[in-house]
Amino acid sequence: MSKALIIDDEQQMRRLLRMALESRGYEIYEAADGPLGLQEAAFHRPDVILLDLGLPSMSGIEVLKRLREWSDVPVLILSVRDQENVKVEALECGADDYVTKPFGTAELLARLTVIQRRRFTRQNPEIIVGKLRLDLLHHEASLNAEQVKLTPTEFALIKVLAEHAGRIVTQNQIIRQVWPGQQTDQSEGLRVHINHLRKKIGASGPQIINEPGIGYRLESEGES
Amino acid sequence: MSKALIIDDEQQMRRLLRMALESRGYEIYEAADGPLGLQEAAFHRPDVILLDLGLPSMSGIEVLKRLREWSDVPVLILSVRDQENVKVEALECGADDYVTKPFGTAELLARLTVIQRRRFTRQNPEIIVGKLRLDLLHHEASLNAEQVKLTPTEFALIKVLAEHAGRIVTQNQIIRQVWPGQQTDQSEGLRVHINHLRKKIGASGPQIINEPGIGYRLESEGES
DNA sequence: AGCTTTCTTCACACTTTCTTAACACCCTTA
DNA sequence: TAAGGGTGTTAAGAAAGTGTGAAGAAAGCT
Repeated sequence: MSKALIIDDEQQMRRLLRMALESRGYEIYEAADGPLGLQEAAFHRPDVILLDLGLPSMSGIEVLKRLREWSDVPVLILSVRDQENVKVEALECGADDYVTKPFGTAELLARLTVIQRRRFTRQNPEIIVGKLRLDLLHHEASLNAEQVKLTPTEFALIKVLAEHAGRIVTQNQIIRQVWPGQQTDQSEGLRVHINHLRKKIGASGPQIINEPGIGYRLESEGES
Repeated sequence: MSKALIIDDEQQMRRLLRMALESRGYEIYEAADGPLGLQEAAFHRPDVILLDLGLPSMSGIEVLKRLREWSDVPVLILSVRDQENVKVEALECGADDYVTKPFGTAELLARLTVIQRRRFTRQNPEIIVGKLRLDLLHHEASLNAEQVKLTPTEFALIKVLAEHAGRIVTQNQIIRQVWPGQQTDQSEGLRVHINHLRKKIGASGPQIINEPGIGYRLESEGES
């Protein structure tokens, strides 16, 4: 049985969520604010967290950041706002998905299933982008079935790019994932590691393309 | 059935509006001055408000400011010609659009539809305007499913316009959002970036329409 | 400790983007 | 017709961002 933690200050919303989730067999924990939510998360180790962005005392984003310092539990954001910026920020901070209030129960449950499965399939230990293959289990990379030796940082970096192959990943997203918990400006070093990766991958593998002022994109199979 | 509140001191104008809107199935409420208008708005909770700027006793701007302290209801401004400054002020105080007296019924109804159109809840942080699609998470723009390369400033600019698609955004609003924390006059550069965007979006996407003296409007789907 | 590997920092050349300026082109008004 | 405000367009210098090599610092290994 999956355990779900609901962090929302509105009791009405918590009750609604509880009923919807219990009918699916979830075991429910509740918290009415951010600090309590973190405490509950640490204690009960839920399999999924539903987090409201509009919390008192501590913003939902802040809760998410703190949580991500020690946990990879799937997080579904509950947002009332139509403000895209907040949603983007939440996703960049490691949220898995979000629903906008008001939402339908069916949709909510569907999204929960998706993000939990995504976490599960992430245990699938490899990512393949064209001729490049990343073995996440052994931290090994290979190009045309030939092994390429990558340092830990380089591997973390190419992993972020490969997970979003074909799409732009912003510098902030990269830095947050490769250097978690750092607040010093790491964009200097990022350039260097990109440089190293390009040399090691060379022309035969997927190219790392820079999008000036935004971030980088790993060319996926079939692009020119 | 949508409820509309008309705030105008001329009885003739109220009657004209009432007839035009009732033929579209609106339920109409009327108020002859500002204080009455606010009272009616609070009581009936209309879905849209038509507000005349030239009111006795309390200026339309004042009514709008008071209203915005507690309500996000869409407001369409009714103004006479040559009140450019007042129009700009109204838009920056939270009005959604305006029509200039005398106006055609068709135009009035079209604008009402636009400002009332509720942005359906999106589950991806993206904005879609006709054939143009903005992916806010990845900072990617696409036109007819084909990617368009935009610079950071261009992306920020089209984002502001797209968030208010079909409505007018004043130059000040644009500049404040695209160049936050700037106090130098950026309106020179704005024209240049608008120009670049028009070239990149071309004729196949939504047009960026200039409203002289006011600002810009991104043509939304269905407009000519 | 000594050695190797890896990471970070710095400097500088290079590319892309932004800003500024100049001028042409409306449209409106006198 | 001319004048003026606001806008569209283009080009060039300024600013910001990026690629690259190397050297010192930090971390890991024997």
